Amino acid sequence: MMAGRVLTDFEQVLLAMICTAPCSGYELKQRFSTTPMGVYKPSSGSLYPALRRLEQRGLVRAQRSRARQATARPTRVYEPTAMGRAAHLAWVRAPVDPASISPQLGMHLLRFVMMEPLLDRHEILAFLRSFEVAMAAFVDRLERHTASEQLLGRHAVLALDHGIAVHRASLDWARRTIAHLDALASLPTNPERRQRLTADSSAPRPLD
Amino acid sequence: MMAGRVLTDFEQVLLAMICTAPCSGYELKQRFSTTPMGVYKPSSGSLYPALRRLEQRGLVRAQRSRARQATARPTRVYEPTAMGRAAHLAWVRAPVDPASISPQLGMHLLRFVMMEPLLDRHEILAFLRSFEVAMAAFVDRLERHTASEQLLGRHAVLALDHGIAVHRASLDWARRTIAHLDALASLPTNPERRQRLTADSSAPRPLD
DNA sequence: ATCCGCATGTAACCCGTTACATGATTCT
DNA sequence: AGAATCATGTAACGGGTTACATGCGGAT
Repeated sequence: MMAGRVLTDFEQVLLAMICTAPCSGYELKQRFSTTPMGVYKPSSGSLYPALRRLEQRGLVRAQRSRARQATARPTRVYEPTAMGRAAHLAWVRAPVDPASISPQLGMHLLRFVMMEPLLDRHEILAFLRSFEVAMAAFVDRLERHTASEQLLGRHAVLALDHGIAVHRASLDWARRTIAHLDALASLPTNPERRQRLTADSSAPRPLD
Repeated sequence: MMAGRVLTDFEQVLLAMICTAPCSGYELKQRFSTTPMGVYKPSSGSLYPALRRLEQRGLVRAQRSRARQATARPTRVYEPTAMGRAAHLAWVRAPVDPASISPQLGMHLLRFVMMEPLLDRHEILAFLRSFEVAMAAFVDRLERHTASEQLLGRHAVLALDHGIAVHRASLDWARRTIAHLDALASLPTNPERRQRLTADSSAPRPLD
């Protein structure tokens, strides 16, 4: 088992969210809609089939339970299996593939968020360094491209400048963040002030 | 006519490239592969059907001609129809929809490149200003989100910082570019040093 | 003769979107 | 009864990916 094709980005994200906290399809939808970047709202037609695929692969398990609101039909609350957790951990642990740094930037950031409770300081720093290396190489390639005497129109050069500026900002972020996490670790262990996440069902908005 | 569904991003890009210079499917592939961002290489299975769709809609017209290398089967060289040029112009002219600024950033940059030979200074500046406004609003939303007391983990905050840094860089670029184009225009008309693009099929120039 | 490189095309498969359907319960 | 909200699901359709097929000429 687990021999099938690689998981989709979307499936991997769903698995990640389920690993963070067991939840139903409807809850997942709500979380997507309240996300800061909040641009992506999966449709029912993609969400529920994707959950079923994860279930069929044995990565998650569904338990029928009463709906939260006690006013709806029973929900299917998904939780990860051992295999699911393993797949999630492997996903989170993978270093940044240089070829994917730009097109998969969002996924890498999401992995960074998801790895917080799973990996230790050294692994997190290793991830950030692989991110830094890949991004530095990418920026370098872009800069080399402007330097090389290509026949580019004025706007093409400006667009290239945009790419350089944006990816440079990302690279700077990586370096700052590495330094930041290093600094945190070298501090005398001050009392853990990490805010706890409480079950928040205060203002769910209607979906679909 | 032209009453069908909206064109795909991919179809729109193909149309744009054909409007810039008539070419065959194979040439399009090569241009994609030599693009600086060069991350996206369309497969035959997506490219040729897309070209046929454009043809069926009457946006492009194909002419059979001998292959460049004189060693291959005849190529279908596509050129835009009047309707195709109109659709392309409308695509290029559209202001930036604020809702699309982040997810469609690449498309907006591509439009910026493509509009160079088609629009005058005022229209280009208007586009850049709509870009600036949309991006400023987006950055503002992200910053407001960090400010608002959300229950976010440390990594989530850092990832949000990444988004802010990257989109700020994009915003700065827009402002710099507006100033730059303004400066160019206010200069006493110095001899046009714009490099002429000669019909050169040996070294197809990359886009974006 | 065949194999390689140019150039277009096709078929199976998978996934996302859109739009609709269905259950279950409370409110008016 | 009907509307509204929560919650899951399904069907039609379109497009992308992968992998393979086809045509055509020149080189080994």
